[in-house]
Amino acid sequence: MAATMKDIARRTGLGLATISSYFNGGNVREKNRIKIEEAIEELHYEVNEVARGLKTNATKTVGVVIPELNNVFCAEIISGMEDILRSHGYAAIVCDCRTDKKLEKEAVDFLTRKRVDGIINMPVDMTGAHLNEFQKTGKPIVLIDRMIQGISCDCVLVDNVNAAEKAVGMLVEQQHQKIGLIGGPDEVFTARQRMLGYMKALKDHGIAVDEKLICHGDYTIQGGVQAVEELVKENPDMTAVFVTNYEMTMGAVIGLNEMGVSMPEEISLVGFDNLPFARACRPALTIVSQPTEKIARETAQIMLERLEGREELPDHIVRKLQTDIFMGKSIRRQG
Amino acid sequence: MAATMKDIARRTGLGLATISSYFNGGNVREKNRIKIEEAIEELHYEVNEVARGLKTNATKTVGVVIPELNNVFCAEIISGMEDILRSHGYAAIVCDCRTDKKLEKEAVDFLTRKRVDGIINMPVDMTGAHLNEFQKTGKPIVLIDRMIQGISCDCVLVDNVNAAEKAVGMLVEQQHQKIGLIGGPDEVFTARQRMLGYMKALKDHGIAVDEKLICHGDYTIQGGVQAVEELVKENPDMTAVFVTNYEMTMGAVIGLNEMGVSMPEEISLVGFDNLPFARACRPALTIVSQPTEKIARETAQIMLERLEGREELPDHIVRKLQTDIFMGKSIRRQG
DNA sequence: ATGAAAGCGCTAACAC
DNA sequence: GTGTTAGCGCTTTCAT
Repeated sequence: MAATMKDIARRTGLGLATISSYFNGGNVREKNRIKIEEAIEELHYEVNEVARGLKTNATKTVGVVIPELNNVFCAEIISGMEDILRSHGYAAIVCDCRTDKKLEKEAVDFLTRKRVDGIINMPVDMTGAHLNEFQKTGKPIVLIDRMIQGISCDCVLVDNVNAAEKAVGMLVEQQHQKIGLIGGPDEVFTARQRMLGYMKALKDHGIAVDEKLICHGDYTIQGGVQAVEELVKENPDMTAVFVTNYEMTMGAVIGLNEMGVSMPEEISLVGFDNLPFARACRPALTIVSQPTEKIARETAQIMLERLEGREELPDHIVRKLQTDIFMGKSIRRQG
Repeated sequence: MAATMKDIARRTGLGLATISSYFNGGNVREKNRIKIEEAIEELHYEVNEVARGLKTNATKTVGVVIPELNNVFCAEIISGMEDILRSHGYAAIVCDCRTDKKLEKEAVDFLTRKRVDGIINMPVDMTGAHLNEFQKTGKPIVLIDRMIQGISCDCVLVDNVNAAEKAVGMLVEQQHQKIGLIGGPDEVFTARQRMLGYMKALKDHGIAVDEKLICHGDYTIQGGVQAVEELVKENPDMTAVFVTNYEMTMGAVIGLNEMGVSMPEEISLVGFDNLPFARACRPALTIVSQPTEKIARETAQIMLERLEGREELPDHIVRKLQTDIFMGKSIRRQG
């Protein structure tokens, strides 16, 4: 068995309180400090965070619930957050819910039992029932990327309407008129926002929205492959496509490749996320680039402030970040 | 505050032991079972795993220490493992140590304090000092992908020598002689194995190993870009390259793209990992494909067996998995 | 089948 | 500054 504070007390002849005080930054006489440190060394003592957590009612652990770890956007954000959280002494329990509403609820309940101090969640859809019970504990929730109806809590978003608007705007400027959209699932917040931006850009330039040019993918690679094949087949006059997440962008590129449709000669393309991938494509892809690092940082910081911070925080913080465009060579000037 | 078992005891008029027994699959009189379940419902009771963990000396939590979450190979494996572990009631605390030996040690100590029941680790290098203290607890360690000197524990590996041999063999069969290698850091186990396979393939075909054709990258995208630029510049007679991980493969493709070197006309390429990326490239890449899903499954299963299983397990289990080759069009027949 | 009580390792009053 | 002690929420003997 591992050594306990009792062992240290016995070995040093000191009381438990002194040892505890040593670990919690209290004042301990120089002499005793040395004795304690010797004992720690010899016994290989490590604080038992479980016991501490039971007593203090704080586990120094936050739960992270995401739709798909195996998704570069998510992975980058988690990687960034975990770094910051751990450097503040917090562990991150990651739960990948496979874009499954039921698994998402189970994950939150699981984390509730584990008594995490807070939950960071990129929700599967726009409903928030899975968080209701946890919210009753009064512990903080920070949402990433997607707002939720009926849950009021902190939230770090990306300005997706604007992102899509800029992307489609660029295509229009190059004289494209028949622009396909490979959108995401209708129940996903970001998907709706990006679609909104697409429509707005068209309308602002006096181009009619054509339902036949809109395809709802499922944010997966295979979904992107299918979507682009469908769009190309159904719309011989289509000259450009806007793809609204990374996995589908990759899928669209695969689809064009395998159909032998040349880019940008036959189809121009604007994709989403993952700069290295865009650079690796031939020709390099023009893409919307999301500030994953910043999202990670903001999210972790808000969580830490709720956990450790002064109370003078607003009821719920909403942060909205802007995207960038990386200019590749996947857009051809039309006409 | 959340409800406790005491609250349920009070509400049902039963003793603590009965409630506990209910939760642990003991026999409880039908009548009482119903009363308990009603109370749970009304009080929104959820077991406090922290308290349980303190008592049972088992947190139902495993630590996962990896060099880089932001690396598709790692992300896929974690995603698969986490799924299995959670379905068995285990949480996964993920620690990304940024390929930093010091951070890796800190992560393990951190997890020790958190009293995780076991650690899964993809080690940064071939030394294992960071695990020594944890191993003294007698709790299980499962290593992924990389063996370690001086630590004897379970281990799930990929046959990297064979993988590299097959890859280079294919190039030789297409009459390539001047084959560059973009290898990994010398202190990384897999990197050495893949280099070994490269050399073995050359030797077996009577081709001399040329130091100038070997480049040690750092397993990052940018490293791949630099490596390929260097190789191409230094070796005008080089006709093919073998790249030994996904990030560098992407980097090599970017490098060739940006230098305007055509593939496979000027340079043939065999890459590593990530089938979708290989398909998205133009032309599609021929790559070595690792069985990430299987690695995840094997690792999680070994860990679970150590945690829950019968004692009749061998001292340390070593599993070695084979790779596949995905045939793209990035190899040109030479001569 | 159920209840009473001890104790897991720690923190935080409180007393000195 | 340091020691004593109660108790966080649970499991687990040991009686009954």
